[in-house]
Amino acid sequence: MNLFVSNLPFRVESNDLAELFSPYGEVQRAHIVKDKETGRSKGFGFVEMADKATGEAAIKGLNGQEYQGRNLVVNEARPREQQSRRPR
DNA sequence: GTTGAGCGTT
Repeated sequence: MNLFVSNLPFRVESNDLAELFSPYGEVQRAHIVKDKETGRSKGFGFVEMADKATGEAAIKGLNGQEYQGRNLVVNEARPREQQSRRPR
């Protein structure tokens, strides 16, 4: 399950997200979006959980919770335009 | 030595 994490402190990294979401479920991928010019953290990222249950658990567990002095915002990420095509 | 609404690349 793709999770959109926002309102993150600029000091947070992808591994920090993994550490945060790990206890709530298996973190398949943690990715922080950084500036392409300076390389600084944009303050938001994405966390891919193993299942929908773990994703919801992480949302309920981390969304609205304070981390590094900032309130975390965790929601389901929107599907990208060029994501793998899924059969119907 | 900076800042603060948002949806991303292997």
